[in-house]
Amino acid sequence: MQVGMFALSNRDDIIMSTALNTKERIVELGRGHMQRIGYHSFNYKQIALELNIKNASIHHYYPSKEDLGMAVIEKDRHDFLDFIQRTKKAAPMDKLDALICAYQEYFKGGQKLCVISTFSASFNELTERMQLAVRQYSEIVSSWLAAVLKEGLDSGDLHFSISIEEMTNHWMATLPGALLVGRSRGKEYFDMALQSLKKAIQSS
Amino acid sequence: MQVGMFALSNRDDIIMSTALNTKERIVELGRGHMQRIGYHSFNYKQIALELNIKNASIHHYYPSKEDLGMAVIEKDRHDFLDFIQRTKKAAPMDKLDALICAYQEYFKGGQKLCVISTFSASFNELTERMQLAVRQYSEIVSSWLAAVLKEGLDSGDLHFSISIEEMTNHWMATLPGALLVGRSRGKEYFDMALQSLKKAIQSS
DNA sequence: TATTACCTACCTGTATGTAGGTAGGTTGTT
DNA sequence: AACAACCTACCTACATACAGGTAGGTAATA
Repeated sequence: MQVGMFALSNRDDIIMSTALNTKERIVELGRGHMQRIGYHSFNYKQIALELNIKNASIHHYYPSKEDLGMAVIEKDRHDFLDFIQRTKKAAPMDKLDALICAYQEYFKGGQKLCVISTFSASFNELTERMQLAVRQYSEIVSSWLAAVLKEGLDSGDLHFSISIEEMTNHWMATLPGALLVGRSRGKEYFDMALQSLKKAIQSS
Repeated sequence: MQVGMFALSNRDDIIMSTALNTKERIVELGRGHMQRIGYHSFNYKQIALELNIKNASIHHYYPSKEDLGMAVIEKDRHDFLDFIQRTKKAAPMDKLDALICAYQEYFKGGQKLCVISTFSASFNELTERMQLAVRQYSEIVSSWLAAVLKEGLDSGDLHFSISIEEMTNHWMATLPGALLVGRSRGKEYFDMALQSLKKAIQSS
């Protein structure tokens, strides 16, 4: 069962009751914590307590924090690729709705940031290897977004006058921006930012 | 001389050569570091080295890290209020240009985030006192933005069809979002996001 | 003389990470 | 079937480092 960004459920209690093994649980819990408090602030102790194992045991699965960070990025990228597959046959608008829905789940589940913006927030402190992984994951998301926008524009499902590249970039900036704003200004403003994204592809 | 977000210069070498006293320098340097690497990752040692004083001496001015964090928020808010005063008589579009210019300086000066998003990124780890300060500062910025947008709409300098509140929120989310995206995707995409903000108030 | 602006030296907590061990299961060999 | 060799999934205990913070002192200045 998937539990992260583009997965079927975000509830931690569901994670714990399924057949996930320890290694998988560590990534899942780690991802959640990182999204809530940031990569740097996150620490092994929290996970160790939740899984009822010792701090050192986490090193058995992920020798260094960087390894765990990389695993989180890879897992999330993998989940996103799954998301692409699952929504393959949906209409463009439904795909974008599903994306927005994922972001709403983040906010509900403890004012999380998405994984990309979580690591972007700590970008200047990441190793080159991690920065590269974030960059590559970022490109996957934007490529998909651009393709969906083009599909919708061509089919007449979506309407906007600026270029596809510009609209892609607009979404790429506003989605994480909305999560950030939601933290300080509240859900109301988070929702409004997402609504304006939908409006931008339905008129003008 | 002001050196932060809405100040006249962002260059650290200028900070050091002016008549700023140690206490002021600590906030300035602290703000820069926090914007580059985040509040939690930031530490006293970096500043102590740069100012050629000992770690403990920083506690003389700011007894706790929270005090320094608060001072950074207050300083930035103060600089923003100054910015409002300085641009009071400018045309709406020029005010917004000046705001965008400030964000471009952030990006140039080490891929900084703005202070509000810096602390929003660590929001769930801040004390209530700090969260409140961020929230209040955030409201000042959005109120100003809304007023400028209204002014421009009424005078005919700006053109957009969505509500002022929506446009304000759009800017509030996209400005920090652009900085975040710029880190992983590069300056090109950062600039594009800012350009699209300007387009949004000139047409439609 | 009081205050400011530092300093040295140290304490405490905590985070990542390592060394080495063990219980129990699996696999391969005779 | 018996046994050796090895693996998995943890454990205890410790090493290291570095962070924030404190106590108490000193030298210069107002």
